Amino acid sequence: MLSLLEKLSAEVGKTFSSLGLPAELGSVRASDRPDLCQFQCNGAMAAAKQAKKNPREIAQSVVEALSGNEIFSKIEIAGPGFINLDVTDEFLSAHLAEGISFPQIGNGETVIVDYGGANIAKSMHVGHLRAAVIGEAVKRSLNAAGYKALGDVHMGDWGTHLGMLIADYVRKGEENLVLNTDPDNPDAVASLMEDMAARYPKASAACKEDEALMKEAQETTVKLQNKEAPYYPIWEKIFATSVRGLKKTYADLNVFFEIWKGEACVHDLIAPMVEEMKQKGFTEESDGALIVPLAEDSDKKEMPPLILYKRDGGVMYGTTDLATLVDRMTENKPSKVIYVVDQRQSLHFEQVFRAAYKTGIVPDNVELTHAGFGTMNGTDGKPFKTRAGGVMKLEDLIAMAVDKATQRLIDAHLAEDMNANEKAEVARKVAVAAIKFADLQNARQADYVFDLDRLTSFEGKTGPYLLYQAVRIKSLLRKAKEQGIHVPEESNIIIEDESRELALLLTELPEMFALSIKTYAPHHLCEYVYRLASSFSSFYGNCPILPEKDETLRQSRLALAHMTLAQIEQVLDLLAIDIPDRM
RNA sequence: GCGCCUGUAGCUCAACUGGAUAGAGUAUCUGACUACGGAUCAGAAGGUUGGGGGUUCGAAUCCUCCCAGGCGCGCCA
Repeated sequence: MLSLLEKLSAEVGKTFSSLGLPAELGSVRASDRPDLCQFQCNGAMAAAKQAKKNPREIAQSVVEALSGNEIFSKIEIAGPGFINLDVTDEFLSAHLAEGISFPQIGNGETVIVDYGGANIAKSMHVGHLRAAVIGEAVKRSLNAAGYKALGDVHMGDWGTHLGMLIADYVRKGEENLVLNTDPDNPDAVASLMEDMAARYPKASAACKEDEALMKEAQETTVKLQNKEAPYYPIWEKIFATSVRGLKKTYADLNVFFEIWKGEACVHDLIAPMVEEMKQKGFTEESDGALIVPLAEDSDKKEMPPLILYKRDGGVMYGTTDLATLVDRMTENKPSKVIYVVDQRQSLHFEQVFRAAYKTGIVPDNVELTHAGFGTMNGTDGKPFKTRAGGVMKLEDLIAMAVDKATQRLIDAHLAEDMNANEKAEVARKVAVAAIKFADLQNARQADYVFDLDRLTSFEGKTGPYLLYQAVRIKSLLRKAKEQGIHVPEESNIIIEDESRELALLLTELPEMFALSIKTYAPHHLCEYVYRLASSFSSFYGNCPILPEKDETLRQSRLALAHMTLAQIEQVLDLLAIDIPDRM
């Protein structure tokens, strides 16, 4: 099914071809000047540049050839050679009646989206928010586009930080705190998570001050990695418990992973992988470490090698990342792997990708992408810290927003007939929508300022605004049903002056979706769904729906409302934002 | 030192990858008909896109030089 812009581009493209010009130049886009026209084609100017002709002359011949085409109600030339177009209301209406759907870009290929990075035994903080919400949206979008996308949490579960923590338990004789925890008991999980979250920073600080403790932690790490008792059994319990804890926090944000693997589970793949790389001659010894040189003559900048084994025989996270790719290529056979990870890791991923291609771990036709995101800064422009100097826990942030949403429900007398469960659920949905939308609407690559007030704001361009518009349409449709008014799913929508803008906007979904897929940038979806909700709200404000006496018009307006709701629901589902029935 | 990123309205952010008069939200000011939910709607004001030079019909966007900030550069992850 073609989108509206594809249909128009095909039409104008044909005309370009008939004049001996490249059809691609007939590409039509939504107008930048809605006051002048609905759509524009800029190809005449590009054609003029190529052919060294006058752009207005080319535009003139295109316009002449196009005139008489009955889908356009206006065709004119403006400025240096813009071709401005309006479509007829009949054409727009017929197009809407076909239904609007997501373009199918994929063909069932497996794609892995790596967007977790949470560490076990540590509580999640606001720094994990961006990866989680962007990654989930990217994954859901890829699925909607026809790929089989799998989210991988890729936990940090095998490093020195666990050595420090486990050594601390053992030294204090408190390992039973861990060993006696039942991972199936949520209270026990919460209590151990809390203990570890408090214990780790102290243990880590102690190691930094005391060399003997650090040495002990490093030895513990080695013993752990050799799966020795009691270290490994303690680790297993920490792992099982942490997974429950992390799943809960991620679930609070509507984030779900298909693959719950970490660094530990590829540990056994490392030795054979390195052995093979050695035999194929990809490795070198350097200062006692085993490395893969990655520099190439064409490099403009310095490209450090990837270290497989450190001088002391330990592995680095580059090694683990390569082993993870080995695992993925054998287990999942993806056609793409997308890493939604902090932009600061870009050099690291460049190294890993080079090493993976060079050594043949990943064949050239598999695409490896680092979809990096910007750093989260405080309002002072520096990397975000709370007043206490630490980083705010994700759970605390959510709790604050939920409190505020609950208060709002009470203040506005909206919750009076809700039971406690419903009230809590609505408040949670509002809070999560606020946090996620505030984060997601920022361009992926740019740094952004962590502003608590903005993340928990419910008015203006926010998640709750979108929920509100959706809820209001739901309420409208409920009322219609109560009054015995039939709501047609796909009826003829009559284009009116008050609804034309909304109708045109509804046709843009495929392009906005494709753009957000192509660039792994969900903020385009945010922008679109906000414009849509806002346009509906404006329509709703100056055009009565249920009170309308003319039945045909009422049906048409209801159908438009229904279609708008459907799109808001679809897009918010991609962004993993839930809509309540009431709020 | 080398490399990457950022600089847009008081504040927080967009701008469909080179298009026309750079758009939103917020804060400020003004207004909204007992019509369907005021977490709303309509309007006003707010800009030399950090600065200079260049490329061209056309630049926030591309090139170049400055200025300011952030980040990364072999044994942490």
